Amino acid sequence: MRLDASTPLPTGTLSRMPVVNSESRRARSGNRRDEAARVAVLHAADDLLVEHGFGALTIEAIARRAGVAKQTIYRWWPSKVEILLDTLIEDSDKHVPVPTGEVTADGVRDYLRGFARFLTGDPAGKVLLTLIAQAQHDPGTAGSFHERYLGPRRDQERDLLARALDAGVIAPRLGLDEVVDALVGPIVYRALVGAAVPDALVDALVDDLLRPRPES
Amino acid sequence: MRLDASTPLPTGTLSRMPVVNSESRRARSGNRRDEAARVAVLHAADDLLVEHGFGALTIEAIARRAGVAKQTIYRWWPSKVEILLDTLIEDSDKHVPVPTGEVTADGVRDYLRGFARFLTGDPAGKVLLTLIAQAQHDPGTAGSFHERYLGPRRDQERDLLARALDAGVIAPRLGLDEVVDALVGPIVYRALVGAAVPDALVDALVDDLLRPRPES
Amino acid sequence: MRLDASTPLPTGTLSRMPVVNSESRRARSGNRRDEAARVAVLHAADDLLVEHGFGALTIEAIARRAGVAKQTIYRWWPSKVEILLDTLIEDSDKHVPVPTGEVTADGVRDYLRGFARFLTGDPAGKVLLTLIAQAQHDPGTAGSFHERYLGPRRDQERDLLARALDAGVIAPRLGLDEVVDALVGPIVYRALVGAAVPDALVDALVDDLLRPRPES
Amino acid sequence: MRLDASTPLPTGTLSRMPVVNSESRRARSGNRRDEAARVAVLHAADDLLVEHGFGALTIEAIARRAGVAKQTIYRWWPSKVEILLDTLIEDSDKHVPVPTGEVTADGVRDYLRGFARFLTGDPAGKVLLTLIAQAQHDPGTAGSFHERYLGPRRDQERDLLARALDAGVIAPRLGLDEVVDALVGPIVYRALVGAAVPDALVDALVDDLLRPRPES
DNA sequence: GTGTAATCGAGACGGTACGTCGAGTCTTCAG
DNA sequence: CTGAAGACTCGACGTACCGTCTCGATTACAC
Repeated sequence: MRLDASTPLPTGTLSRMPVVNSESRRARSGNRRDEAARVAVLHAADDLLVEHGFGALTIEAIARRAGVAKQTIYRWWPSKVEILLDTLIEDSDKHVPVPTGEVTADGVRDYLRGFARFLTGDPAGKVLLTLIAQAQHDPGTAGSFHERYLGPRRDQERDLLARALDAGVIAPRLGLDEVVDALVGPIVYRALVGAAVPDALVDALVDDLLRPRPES
Repeated sequence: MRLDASTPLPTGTLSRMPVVNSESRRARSGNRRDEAARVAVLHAADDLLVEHGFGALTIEAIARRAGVAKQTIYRWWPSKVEILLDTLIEDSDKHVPVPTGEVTADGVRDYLRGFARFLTGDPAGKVLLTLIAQAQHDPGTAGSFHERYLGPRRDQERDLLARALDAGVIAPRLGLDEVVDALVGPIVYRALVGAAVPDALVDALVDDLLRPRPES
Repeated sequence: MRLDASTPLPTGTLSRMPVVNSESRRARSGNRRDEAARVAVLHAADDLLVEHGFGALTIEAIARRAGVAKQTIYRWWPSKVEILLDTLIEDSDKHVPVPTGEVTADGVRDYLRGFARFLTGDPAGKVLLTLIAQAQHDPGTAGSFHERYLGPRRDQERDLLARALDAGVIAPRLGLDEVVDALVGPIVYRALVGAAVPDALVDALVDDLLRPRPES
Repeated sequence: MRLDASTPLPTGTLSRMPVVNSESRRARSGNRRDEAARVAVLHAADDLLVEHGFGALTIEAIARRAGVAKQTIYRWWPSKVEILLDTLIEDSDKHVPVPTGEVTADGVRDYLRGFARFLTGDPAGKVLLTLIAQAQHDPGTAGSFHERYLGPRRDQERDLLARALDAGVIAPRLGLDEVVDALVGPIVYRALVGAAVPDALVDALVDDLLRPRPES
């Protein structure tokens, strides 16, 4: 859930930085975007959400905690939701990457176990739940959440299952999209209602939905 | 989603009204709770949510729309979430009651189809999604939402499946709780991300998770 | 420059108070205007202007100092200028009332002396200078300043001179309006440029402009 | 009120320009002060003041309108008031110079008539009124306004009257300073309160205050 | 009957956060 | 060394709701 100042700028397109004087970090502000401010905002938002909940996640509180002016936030992010999206994208890619390349039955199962742990144990998982929630309240949030996170990730997950199917390591009786929902849905749902998602549950789902039947 | 003034008062304990003056609505205020005000508040909350989203659902807007003083709302409901809970409980019991008594395989399937339609098509379903969302933001909401809605309903659903199992009309390979999540989870999840939940999807889930295997 | 809580409400028309429980002052707020808040705002504005100048006279600072919410100020005053106008009107009527009734040559002279002292010595005089200044910057200010203060006062001054003329105690060679400007103008002008306005100067003006010529 | 690029630089000390490239205005910027930028700023300030009032006279608006960077303004002027002072000094010397040399009674009267017209009719007169106003709000403004404009001009006016007195063309009964205030004060005062200053009023003041009495 | 008590609409109050604007400082880059 | 560009911190703007309060009117029940 931590972001360091050396990660590239995820917001907007002007992502390249003039390498940022390796030492120093004393050349603050000027004509280019201040990377330190950007990271401070992401951290502050994260921390506030985890420590005090979404209700305490106001632009003013973020600015206060990040030691940054409100205007700096408004300049780069259209809403606090986009701040959370920025952190979520970095964190989920880092903590639960969708496996690429060769895939086994265990690979699928382990990914889902990891995803369940991310959702219920990792502070960054709380960001995902929060965004799902906020998407219910605000169509704008729903839009960019789908476009920037949910769509791409679902594509990767679908692709993972497609490769597993091709490799013959799974044998679902439902279509690919249905299988994605049948696996991810229960995990997310339990996380949303505050229930645990033990490995055994994930394993049972995987077993029931993906395992080739021994018959014939 | 409509509540009429003849429904009993779900909040507080003094629920019965003295028959409400047949001819009028001109004898305002007095010593007893004003049923018309109660209903007006529930309607106003509903309407605002459906028409303008959760962001527009403020106590002041509800009071304005209901033609009621803010204090009247604060007197009877601890938060706007409780208002939504009141409407949700009435509506979901009315629109998608969990079947009781004798249960068949089709009965289970039809209930889930109805629940999916409620979530994605009925305005009252939006209230449920909204409450799931708000429960992520606020522990208080989470508490009463579980206590007053989610817990009881899950118990009923679990009971439904237990009776179906006893009757031998379903043959799940997962435990009862897992089956509830495996069925309800995908439906809720798709509704949350704005996707449709066609009957075919519900049927496929039911078929894959509950149907006795023909093997041997 | 001090206003006590027993003065009537000058803003708006709803001026009558239910006598305000003589003792107590513990019945704060309700559904009538809070007199204590009104007075606190006037005092705070006054004090800030005198102590730190017009630049420090922000709505937020007034609210802070008065221990009042910003909204309370915006509810009752359209701008901070109107707050100053309220204090000015009360103070100038109290500190330099235009004499009424019988008038003598000395009466005119003393009024002008008092007015000069008010402008240059009294903190409330600074309010007047500030309003003249702000009227240059903002047409709205100019409007209400003329309507609520300058017009009425000029009428009174003109009337004073008219009565003096009728009584034969002055003999100006200019018209009444010209005389008002010729007397008041220099006083205000010197106050504006930060110069003193000694009695001798006032006397000289009065003598030169109003005294009957000894010549036959 | 217009300043052309050939006028000398009044601000700072490096006033001479390297003749300003005869053929162009295409060799922008370099290591000498850019005269075009200076003039553009003065014009922009003037125009904004006249067109939209003092409230619209912000550094950012001036920079925007002048097509100049904020820093360029901050580099050369300590405040926006000094920009106005620069334009005022040039304009008032050009539009209402205090007469020098031989002086007649008519010369004094005509000067005051011109001054009155400048204050009430000329856009540049608005700059003077604005500065008088702003001097009430800010001691810094008051300081440089007196030093750079008010003091010198009053000296010239006093000197004018002194020469007229020596020449025997006026016969005031008040001291020189009092006469200056008695003449200028009413004019400025009426301009400040938005009243007209007709020639007849000026003439009456001159007549009453300066004309030798026919007595005996 | 006549208090007494609880209701209701209305709306003022002290607060907090909103999203915007301008101030004045600083840094980069091009001439 | 200049000027244009523009990011930065800071603080005020005027608005919207929050949750609490006090009012005056209304109505039912207990005495």
